[in-house]
Amino acid sequence: MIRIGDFARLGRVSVVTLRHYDEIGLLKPEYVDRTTGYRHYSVRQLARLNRIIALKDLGFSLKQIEQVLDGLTVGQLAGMLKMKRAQAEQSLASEQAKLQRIESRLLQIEMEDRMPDYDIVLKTTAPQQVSSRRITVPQNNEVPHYLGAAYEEVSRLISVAGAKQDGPCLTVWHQPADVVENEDVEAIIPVNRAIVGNDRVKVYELPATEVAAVVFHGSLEGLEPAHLALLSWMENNGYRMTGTYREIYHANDRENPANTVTEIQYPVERAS
Amino acid sequence: MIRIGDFARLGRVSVVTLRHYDEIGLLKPEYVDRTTGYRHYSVRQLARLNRIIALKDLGFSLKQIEQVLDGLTVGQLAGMLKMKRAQAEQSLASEQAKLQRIESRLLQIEMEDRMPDYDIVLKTTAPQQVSSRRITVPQNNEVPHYLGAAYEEVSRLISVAGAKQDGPCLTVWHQPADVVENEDVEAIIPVNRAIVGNDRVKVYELPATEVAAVVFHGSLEGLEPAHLALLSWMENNGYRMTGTYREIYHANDRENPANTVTEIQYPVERAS
DNA sequence: TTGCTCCTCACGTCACGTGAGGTGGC
DNA sequence: TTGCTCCTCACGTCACGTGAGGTGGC
Repeated sequence: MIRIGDFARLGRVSVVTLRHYDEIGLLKPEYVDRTTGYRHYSVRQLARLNRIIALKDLGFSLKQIEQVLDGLTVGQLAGMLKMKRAQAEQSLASEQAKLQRIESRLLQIEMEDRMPDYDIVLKTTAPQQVSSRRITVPQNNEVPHYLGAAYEEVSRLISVAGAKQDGPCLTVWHQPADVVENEDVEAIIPVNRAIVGNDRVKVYELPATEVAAVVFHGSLEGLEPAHLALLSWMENNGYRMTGTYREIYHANDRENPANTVTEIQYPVERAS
Repeated sequence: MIRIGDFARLGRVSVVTLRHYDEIGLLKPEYVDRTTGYRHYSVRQLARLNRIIALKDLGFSLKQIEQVLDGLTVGQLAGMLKMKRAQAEQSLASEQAKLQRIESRLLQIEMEDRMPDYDIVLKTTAPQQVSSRRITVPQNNEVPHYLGAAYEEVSRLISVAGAKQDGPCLTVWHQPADVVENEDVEAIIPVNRAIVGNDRVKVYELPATEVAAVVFHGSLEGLEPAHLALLSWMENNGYRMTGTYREIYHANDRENPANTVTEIQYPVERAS
């Protein structure tokens, strides 16, 4: 029988840890003095302590370790280990992605030698009921005019149907950002319930998508650097575009363009 | 100005998270109604929220993010990123090691089809003042006899010097475990203070070492499987031995060998 | 007797999640 | 008026670490 300090030294853990394991019932001292409360361990308990440490090193929680020690079958243990393996593979991958993000950010800072202007975030969009009008615009400078008319048409259908707009307008661009002729664009307004469309205005559900997104402040003419930032972020972090990109007009202020807030979303997936 | 729920949806975070960021001062709503307590955000604040999310994805704590946002120079930010990179590399390596340990354990279970008998743990031994006698034993079966005499000699020196034993005896084997002739072994007793040795009994400090250790219950004749378990663990987990191995005799019970507890420690380092 | 060890609370960590109980806004 | 949203506590999470204040053992 040895005292807690010696047992702690033996197992290379802290005394506090041993008291904690006692409290949760994971490793009870073999004998506790009733009057002093002193905990006494037997050297033989080192085996159990080592088993606990070994399982902890595999990523098990103390609760799971208790289950394992309280007699699991071999099959059950193997099952748990396979779960742990999957988890470890997961977190390995996410650590790798994180490292890549850090390096990409460092690269960005070193190249520009200043704080990056854009913060790209990965997120999953919520699915949404929308109505939209898809058009082709002959020339790039006509986009505002054509898009404005399209939005008005969609808006009219929504109010005629007695529904309501449910969130900011967005545009889906059905071709890469560098195409400037015969652009295929879709003017989209979220609606609060399913309404009936027609052959010009469609109504459907925009599905949830994983996107890389960036927020831009200012007049829409200055969007290009934000696109470039997204593209280089994707390249540096090993993502590739999986569909058409969107612009979401969160706030619009013609008088003070600095108050205009636009979000660009590129649907992405990991490239490797 | 939008309400907390809408802002949360915009940034794809929870309302609770936004309240938390308000509480710690990381992201204050632009306006709070005095009477109702309602928080109101401006869409422009989405940029700050996105910056927070992006930095969190790089592994920064909320406190660190606050520092970054409260105007760090580019150089300071680059420094923090380099620290984060080092940390990410570290945890990447440890995740890889963990995955390997899990797979090694799975392999062990599948091969033996039962609970593993031995739990190998990695630890660092504490440095320790010791006195020892190193001898050569002609034949394997004479080991107990020779070792016993050596321990007695060391023990005598300690008591003559007025010092005390400070921990269990251990043996260092100066050659691989499969050598059985002319074995070079060292009988070691920890002492509580530095004493003067002689040409037969040396006194020195056993340094701290990283070891892979296993605990064995039962008579010393049955130690071999424990050695084999250590060796295969090292192979499966990518470690290699860096010196001589030790046996530590934590408890000895001739009458009831099941109460005998012995620990084997192999000094190791990662092989890759 | 003097250190050293041990004891039991109680609180902190980190970034929120989860109720409970109550109110505001369309 | 009815849902839905928002509010503020208060407590939980996970595996301990860190004191505070007091006692036991050689």
